[in-house]
Amino acid sequence: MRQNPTLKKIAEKLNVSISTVSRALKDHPDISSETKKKINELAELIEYDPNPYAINLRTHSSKEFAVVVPSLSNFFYHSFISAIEEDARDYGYSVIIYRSSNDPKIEQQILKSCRHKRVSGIFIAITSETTDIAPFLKLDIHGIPVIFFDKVPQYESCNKICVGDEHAASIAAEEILKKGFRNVLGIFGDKNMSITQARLQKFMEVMRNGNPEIDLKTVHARSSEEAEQLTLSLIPDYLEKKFAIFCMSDEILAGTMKAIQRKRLKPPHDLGLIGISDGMIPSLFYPEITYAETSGYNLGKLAYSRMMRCISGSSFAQTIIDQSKLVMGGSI
Amino acid sequence: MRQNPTLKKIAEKLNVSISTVSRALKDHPDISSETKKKINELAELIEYDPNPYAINLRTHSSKEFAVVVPSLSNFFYHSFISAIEEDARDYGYSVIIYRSSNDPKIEQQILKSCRHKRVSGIFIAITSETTDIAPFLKLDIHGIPVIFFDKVPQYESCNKICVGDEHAASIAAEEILKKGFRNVLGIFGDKNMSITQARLQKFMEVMRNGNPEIDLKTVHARSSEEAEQLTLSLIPDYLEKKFAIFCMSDEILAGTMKAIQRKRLKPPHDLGLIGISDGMIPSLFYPEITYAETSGYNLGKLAYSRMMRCISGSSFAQTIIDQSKLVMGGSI
DNA sequence: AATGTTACCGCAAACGTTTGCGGTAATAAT
DNA sequence: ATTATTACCGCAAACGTTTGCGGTAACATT
Repeated sequence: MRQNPTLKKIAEKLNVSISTVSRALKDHPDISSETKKKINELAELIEYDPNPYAINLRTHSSKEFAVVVPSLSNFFYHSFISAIEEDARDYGYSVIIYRSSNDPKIEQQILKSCRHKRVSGIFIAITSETTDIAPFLKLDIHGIPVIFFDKVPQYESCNKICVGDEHAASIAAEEILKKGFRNVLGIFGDKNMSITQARLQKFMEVMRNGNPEIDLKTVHARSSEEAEQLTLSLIPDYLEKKFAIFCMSDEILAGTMKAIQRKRLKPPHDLGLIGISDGMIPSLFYPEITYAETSGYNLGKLAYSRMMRCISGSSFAQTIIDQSKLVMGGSI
Repeated sequence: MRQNPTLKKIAEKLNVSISTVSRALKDHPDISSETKKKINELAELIEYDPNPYAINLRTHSSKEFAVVVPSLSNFFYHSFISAIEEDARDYGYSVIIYRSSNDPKIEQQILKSCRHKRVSGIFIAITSETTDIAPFLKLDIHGIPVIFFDKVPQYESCNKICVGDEHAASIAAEEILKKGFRNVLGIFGDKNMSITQARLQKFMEVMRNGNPEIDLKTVHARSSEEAEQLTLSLIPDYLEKKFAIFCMSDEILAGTMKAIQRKRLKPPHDLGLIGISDGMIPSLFYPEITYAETSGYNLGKLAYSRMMRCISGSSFAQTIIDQSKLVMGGSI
């Protein structure tokens, strides 16, 4: 277990001062090109790498971003993180990923750790139980920008990047109308989630406006299993009127699909099916499920550029909405 | 953007020395309980939190583990990470997650970053193209233990924690035999992957020994789509003999299931289906798919205890295999 | 009264950087 | 020949901790 090379070691070997080595390594104009050459060569040779702890202690900049998500087993977050990482790499930042397990306590711990580590910025999808956003604002005071994404707080003046819930719900609804369904079941998530309210409200609005005579029923499920049960009990025995189901999320869709398979029904013939998704789950079935896309990747790109703006100082709180688009499967 | 509280600030306010504050905060016996009380109260009040960079600079210990995986959109890795995090939290370690995107270049960068940050240890599932393991051994020299899991190198003398590929393949094969299938299709992954070889070899061995007259066919697919195509073309038109399909992985299973849905076949009646999986994908279908479980969670627990052993110094390279168990769905 | 113990506490160096400032020698301008 | 300019380079402080060592006062022991 040998020691890591330091500026000091290089300085001693070359009979120059530590400051000279430090400056040479970052191409400071005060140092002659001759000296620079010597120093760089030796540094290369002994594989010198600056100690990030010392740098941070001195400069208070960590050059790393934190991404905090409730869960990792989620294609949406995964593609969000990919997008962030792509951009961060280009700017010389690294990104560390935290997982809150949807537990506000753990979330707080993570936040604390981010503060201690003086991360350069935080991207966070808050837990569904997060109510107190004071700690987040506090981070901003400490000079650490916070970008909320996907799951964002109600609070107005903070940076939020969200999927276009209303838009996604409306294009799904429009597709249902376009295909001429008269009997529609909408399955939504937990009533208390803001995402549910947004999607539900818009979905109903578009439906009602599009066709006042439609037979529309909406229900709420808090889990995949509940969605399965609801679907099972709410699919009419005789599908005389053209019947369609809208699933607000992947979780709901998974449950509903299980029920559909159980009843041995085949979209799009027996019934129409459409959801809102990032695309992973819909692609597992045949025919693939048609869905309004919520792209984690897009969101990531948007979030990153927002972050850069914050870091450069020229920022005011802003909410950005990513519009979604219809991805055609064969389920409706 | 106000400054963070430091030992110095506390010391000044209380007219004691920095060393006294430092010691008081860690309950050093040299400090009177009276002084300790004062200091702790003030520290609490102004929310003092030690600067991890300063600590690391001084002590060279980071109290954090790195977990490096090729991908995050993977239930298996997700549960592995959960297990590590659970244990790490108890021991006062935090864990940071890195994603190599299955790119050896990025993997190298991550390794480098881990070295710079002097992480306390690394858990890594290497990329499928990683050939040079010298950098890993070098980390060990630097005093950073490396535990390989899931995707591990061939090299003998390192710490490896793997799923029991042979065992999983054999219990799946036994289940097929037990249910009396005479016509079996085994779909495996890329021929070059060691995991494929292990599972294939054992699967065939058990099959042949169990029933020499069985009609067994094995194929290889490098993607989900390929698995779908293969399944489509290899399912007999007339399923007179009892027919079963074995899918080596989730990826394969996803493709195969699409083909099965496409052909409107229903397990377990039309054909038997069994896989090796962590359990996420199998639960999406009805009936749920029966599978030999490879538990990321178990692996994580094993890996962590191995890590602790390494850190305490009492370690020699060792390979640990986690045996799998059959999880009953209704597909066979 | 001199010495030994004990209980507290502070000094100062060290970890590896960065950076403002000042210094020296060589060269250019007066 | 003096002064200004330039090109290089080093000193030293600072970032926030930890920790060995030494010091002082109070008390207990001879």
